[in-house]
Amino acid sequence: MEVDDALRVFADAVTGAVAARYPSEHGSVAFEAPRRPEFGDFSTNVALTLAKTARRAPQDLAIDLIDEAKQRAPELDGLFSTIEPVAGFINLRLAPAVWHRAIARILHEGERFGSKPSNGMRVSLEFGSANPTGPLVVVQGRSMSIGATLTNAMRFCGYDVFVEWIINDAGRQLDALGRSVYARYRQSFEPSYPFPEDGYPGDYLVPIAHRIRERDGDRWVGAGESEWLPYFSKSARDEIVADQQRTARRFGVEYDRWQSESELHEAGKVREGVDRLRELGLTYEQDGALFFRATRFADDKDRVLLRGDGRPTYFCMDVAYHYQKLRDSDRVVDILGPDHHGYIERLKGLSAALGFPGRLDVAIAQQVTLMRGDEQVGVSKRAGEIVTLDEILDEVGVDAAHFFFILPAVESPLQFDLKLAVEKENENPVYYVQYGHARIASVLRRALPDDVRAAESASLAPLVHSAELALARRLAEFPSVVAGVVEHLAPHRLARYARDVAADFHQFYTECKILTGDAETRRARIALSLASKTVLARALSLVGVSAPESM
RNA sequence: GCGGUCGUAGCUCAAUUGGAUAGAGCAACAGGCUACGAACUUGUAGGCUGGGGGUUCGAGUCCCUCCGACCGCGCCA
Repeated sequence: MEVDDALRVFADAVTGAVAARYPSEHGSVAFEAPRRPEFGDFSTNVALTLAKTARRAPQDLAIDLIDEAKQRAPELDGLFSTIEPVAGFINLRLAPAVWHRAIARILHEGERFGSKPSNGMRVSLEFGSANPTGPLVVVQGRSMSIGATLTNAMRFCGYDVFVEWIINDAGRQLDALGRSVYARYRQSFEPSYPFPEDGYPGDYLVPIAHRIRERDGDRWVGAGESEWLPYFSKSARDEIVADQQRTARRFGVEYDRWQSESELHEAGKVREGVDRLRELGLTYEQDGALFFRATRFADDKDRVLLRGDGRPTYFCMDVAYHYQKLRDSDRVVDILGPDHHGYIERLKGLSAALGFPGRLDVAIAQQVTLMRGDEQVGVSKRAGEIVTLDEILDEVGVDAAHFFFILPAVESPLQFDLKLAVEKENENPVYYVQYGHARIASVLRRALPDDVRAAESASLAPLVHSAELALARRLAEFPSVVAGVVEHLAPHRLARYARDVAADFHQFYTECKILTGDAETRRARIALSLASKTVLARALSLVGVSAPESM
């Protein structure tokens, strides 16, 4: 009997008991895993929620419900080692055999454990997106870790996920970029050539300018701005985007599409969005501009779509882009940077306006403060002190970066200590988890091959130690953890879960000798170790961290 | 000024979406290897969950109100 089945037997019995005694109530039985182990594996608060309308003390009600449920389903005694009423809660502890069954299932399903077949739901996910005016920085790193983990978790759960990066290459910032590169180009001939005030001062533009000089020599020196600007803008944009793509790939994050904003304009997509809002009667003209009635959807002011001269605004582009995504998907998720708080309601309002209320979720990847020990680094963008994501990856590696980015909840600000992330000796959480995996691998290498083979189908009855059962329970929890990650857009739970699995294994390892003399016990413990390795490796892979065989 | 996110142990963060005595890691202190990896583990100490009020069987979580941090508030992108 599986864990879920055992719980369902209990839930059905209680539901039946409630229906018999209080016909007007429907008594939904929800389970949760109590924080304190002495409260059992699962508990339910039916008696508490029912107490008021039933006019009974919760504790008395709980006692009655248990009695009645046991009469209705006598098999409960075999499935649960304890069912007890405590302070109105009903606390349940599953019989070891049920946990053994869960381990057997993990061994049988292997890497598929916890995954679900395709559910036909399409999800559009956008994250990481940056202006094509410079190298990726730490915030995009966090956004990419979050997005990639959500993508992995959703695909694991059977969703058809389409991942997009939007390149903000329309508008005047690209002109500023072109002028900046041109200035660098001219400075290679005459160092005193002035740099534009609104330019991008970073050194990273210098090599781009030099490559143009190598290609074209001085042919742009005497040219007018209208001649060189498009060329310099596009050259820089292309090189920077290629660079961003290289960084993303290095970070292990794959995109299905890099969507250029200017291409959306050229393809006429922007018009489609505006036309749709017009059809819906949600626009009006004023001062020659076209407005969207955003105030009808909880925004604090109406928003301009088309300027007086007919040029679309940035928001207009978002209308078009989201209209397309909302039509094509069952769920749309945007992960935006910390400077977009004010955008959440506007986009959700837009989603509702277009006829898809509730289909769009917007998550804000909160701010990252880079630290090196007690010292804050990379604070001043103006002084050219930016720390790029590539530099971070150079310093701490891909695994540590992913793990640190993913560890706090999405909406929680993060202090990222670069020094801590490379510590190999003590307090680094990345190594703690990876060490757990390496340790399992090491034990399995030392085990006799015959034992490992036999473990796959061995009897698990010898697993009765509390550390063994706690580990088994943790492993069995994996599918619901992944499901929760997807439902609540909470990728950090996966990283924390991996840490918990490692901790439970370490404790099991400390308290139970795996390669022990008794063959039955030895094989059962090897089986538990194999299951642990499978689940830990899978959890790590979903957050983009490697699971080393040795360290 | 308006709006958003946040405020939890000395530090970094959790808390299964309203559940039980608010939990981990690090730092501090005291233990554990003649056993499969001590990059591990056991224990102690550490809290008025920013302050105050409210809702109810029950609040870190929901409502109101102050305080504080960050971020938005353009016919920029």
